[in-house]
Amino acid sequence: MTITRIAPSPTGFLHLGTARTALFNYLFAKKKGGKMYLRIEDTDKERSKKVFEDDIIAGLKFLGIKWDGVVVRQTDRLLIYKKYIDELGKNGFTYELDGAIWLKVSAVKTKDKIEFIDTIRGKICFPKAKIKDFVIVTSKKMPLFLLTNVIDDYEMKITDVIRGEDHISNTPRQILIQMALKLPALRYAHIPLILAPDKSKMSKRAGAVSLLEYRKQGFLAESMVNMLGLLGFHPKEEKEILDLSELITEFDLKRVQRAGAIFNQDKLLSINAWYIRNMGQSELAERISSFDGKIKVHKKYLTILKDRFKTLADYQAESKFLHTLPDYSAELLVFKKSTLKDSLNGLKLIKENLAEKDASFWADEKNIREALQEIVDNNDLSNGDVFWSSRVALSGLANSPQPSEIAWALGKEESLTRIKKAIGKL
RNA sequence: GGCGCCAUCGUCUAGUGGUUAGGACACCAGGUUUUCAUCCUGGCAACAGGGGUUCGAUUCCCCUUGGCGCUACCA
Repeated sequence: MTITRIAPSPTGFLHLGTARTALFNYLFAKKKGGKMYLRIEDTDKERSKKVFEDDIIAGLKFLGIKWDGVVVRQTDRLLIYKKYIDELGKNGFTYELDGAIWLKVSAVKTKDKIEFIDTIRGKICFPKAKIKDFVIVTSKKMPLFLLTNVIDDYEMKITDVIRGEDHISNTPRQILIQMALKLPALRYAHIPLILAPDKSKMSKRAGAVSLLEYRKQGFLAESMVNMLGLLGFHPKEEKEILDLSELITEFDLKRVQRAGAIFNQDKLLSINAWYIRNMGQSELAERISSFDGKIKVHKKYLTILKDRFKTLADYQAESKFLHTLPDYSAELLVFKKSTLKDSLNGLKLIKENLAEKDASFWADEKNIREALQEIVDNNDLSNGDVFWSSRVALSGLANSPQPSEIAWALGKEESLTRIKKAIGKL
């Protein structure tokens, strides 16, 4: 059975690179009907923090990436490592220096070159002579990544190691450890790094790099999964919108890119906007409320506004004019091709016409739109005289949804109040 | 410096020993006869450079250049 793992160190918030590595491990394992484990590599006690571990777990849950079994923590497994460290020492592969235990590279019998097959990149080989002895246990008796990672991958029966390309250079040293311990070789796949716009490693850059930061900004889990899934990977077809299950069926390590990829914020925004536009009304309302509990979502407002959202956070700002009519100048009420007289005339006719309508009329936006159109047709007025002026009267804005939509969302009473106010201004 | 990885529009990418080098985002123009958003149509825009191999290279090989990673008692 295929078994993969995601092995983050809790020394920082879950960032995009780690999230994508987790996603690829998950996609690969699920595609093969296998398992993926979550292993917290917390041997660096100085830098490891519980908040980071919590953030990583929350981030994976947000994305819908489900690991199998319990969360494994390396600091709970120190006894296991000790057994292997002793074995290494007994067989003459290590020596002590300054209180630390070093692996003696020359003691491991190998060819001149250490090589392995990378599923994405093909054969990679390193001259053994260039590999220096390295520390596997610190002077504080804490085993280090190079060692614990290898032991756990063996103990947990990992079959495929899918990790960032920054680990390519670590691989020969890990293979040396495997050989010294007589452990079987693993399959590796090193995926390209996610880069900041200046091509530097993204993690240390300013701005939003933490995955949960994106959630905080109003991005949907499906957008993040979609975006991350298509960064460094592309399905056979030219399809760009894919959910988690589609990604699983499409996923193929052989189709993973080799070059680093810059994370494109604009594309994320556009994907997020797509998911919002194509989401059911009540679903979206729920998402917005759970995004920010303080926001009270009006379904009608959502109906007329959702096409303009890029993130969940946009509801707040976009719906503002519906809650409170903004201040606006009388000039704004007059369309550039219209006149004050015609605009005023239009507004008066609208007021009279709509004031007589009953609740069933107001229940359907189409009725309002048709009523406005009739006013244009029957009174020698232009669209601008009626639609523009009423739109401004209802929204107080230079840009907004159509007047019929706003009126429908606002309801009879508020709409008429706003129209009257506009008439008063002219 | 040493070792390693990488190189198609601005960005994410598809693709092939012979293609008008395709798509998406962004951008620009037009349309949907009120604005904005949505939607539709069109446009701009790429095979890093130099050698080979070949009838023919963006594609295969080498070199150069450039970018990135590792070179920690971090992971």
